[in-house]
Amino acid sequence: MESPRIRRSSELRQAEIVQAVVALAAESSPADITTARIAAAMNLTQGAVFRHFPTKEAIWLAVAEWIEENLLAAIEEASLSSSEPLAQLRAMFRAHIGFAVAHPGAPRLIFHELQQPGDSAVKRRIRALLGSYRGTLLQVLKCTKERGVVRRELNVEHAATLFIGAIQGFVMQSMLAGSMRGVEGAAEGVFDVYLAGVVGRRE
Amino acid sequence: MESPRIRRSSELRQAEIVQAVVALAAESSPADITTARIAAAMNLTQGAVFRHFPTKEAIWLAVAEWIEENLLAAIEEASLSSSEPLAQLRAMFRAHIGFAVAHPGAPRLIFHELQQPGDSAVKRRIRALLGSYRGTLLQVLKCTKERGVVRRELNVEHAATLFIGAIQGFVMQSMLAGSMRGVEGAAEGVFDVYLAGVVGRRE
DNA sequence: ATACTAAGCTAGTAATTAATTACTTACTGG
DNA sequence: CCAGTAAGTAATTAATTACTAGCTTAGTAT
Repeated sequence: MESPRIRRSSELRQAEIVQAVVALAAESSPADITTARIAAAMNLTQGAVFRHFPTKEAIWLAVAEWIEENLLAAIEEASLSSSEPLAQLRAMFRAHIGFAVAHPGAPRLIFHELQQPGDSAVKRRIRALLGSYRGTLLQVLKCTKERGVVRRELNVEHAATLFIGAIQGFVMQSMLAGSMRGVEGAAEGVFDVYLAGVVGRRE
Repeated sequence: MESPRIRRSSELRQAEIVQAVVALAAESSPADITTARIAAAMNLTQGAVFRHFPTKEAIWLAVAEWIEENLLAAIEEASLSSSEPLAQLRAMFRAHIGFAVAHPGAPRLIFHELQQPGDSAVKRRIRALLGSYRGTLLQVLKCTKERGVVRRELNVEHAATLFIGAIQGFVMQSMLAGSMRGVEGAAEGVFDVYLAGVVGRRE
């Protein structure tokens, strides 16, 4: 009945720890993810966690990097899926919602870190991630204006804020409902309302 | 130099505690608002806090009730400010942003509670508050459809989600910027983008 | 005045948490 | 084969936390 006490390389364990944190965040507040809970989720003792990360802060940083890499990659890929900017926007929206559904802990971790006061390394990383995200978004939005597929007077900054807010709204809904179930379906409908505001004319 | 050690009624202290929590949440994560910090903010000892609330949970509940009363009252008032539903919508948006600017801790507290797993009394209260909010919103949105001031095919549920998301987006922005400064200005612009999506035609 | 009550203080408690220590054990290269 | 290293354990530590007990004191009604 005893687990055979597997030994793994630090590199592997680091990745496992990051995954464990993301998984734990899906079901509980990041604030009460303790090193003991992380260890338990990996079938390890609490002390062993510190063989692979010097501090808990270092764990959060690694998690932030993981989110950055994976979310931005998904968004980037989506933005390249078409040459038509409105299709790009929809693909990015879908990709982001998809990521949040696959990893419900991710948006919580981001929010939790931003809430922290001061200027930790983790917070700076999150800020960079969101800045990069917004940059991509603005690029696509500007492209829609240049091509004249949206109304001329559209403020792309505000349009970007509303885009991100729309996704934030889903995260909120899912926390209300207790799960991400059904969210993906509604996403298309909400995006349609958003798009109507951006395009600004009836077809 | 010593403070004259004021004595106040429990009723007053309860209100003070709630205000202290809301104020503290404006600058730090609700997760690390301790009873000691609350007491310090009131010029009281930590133990004295428990003369006025039996548990910390009771404090959170009182805070939730305070938010419920004040936010809903502001929204309600805004929704009655006009007979024109689109003007009502804008007033509600303004009122909500105004509330968030005046009490930046409030949205954090709501989010923090929703993140908690399980079904505490506080969480149920927050859910009720958001349900009521959404109810008012849907009522106004339906009214716009009946009067034909928005496009016929608009899905009011999705429009409500996007409305709430737009505000969520601002909370996010303000946490990124570190303050609510400048948010109120951008709010009008974002609402315009939103409104274009709801109305669905150029005037 | 005196006695009662409500609010405050000091000084604890038990539980929890990140981090450390001393020791053990599984791999791995020469 | 065996010596060194990397990964694991178990137990402990210092700090923090919600909460409590026992005593003090301000305000008030009789």
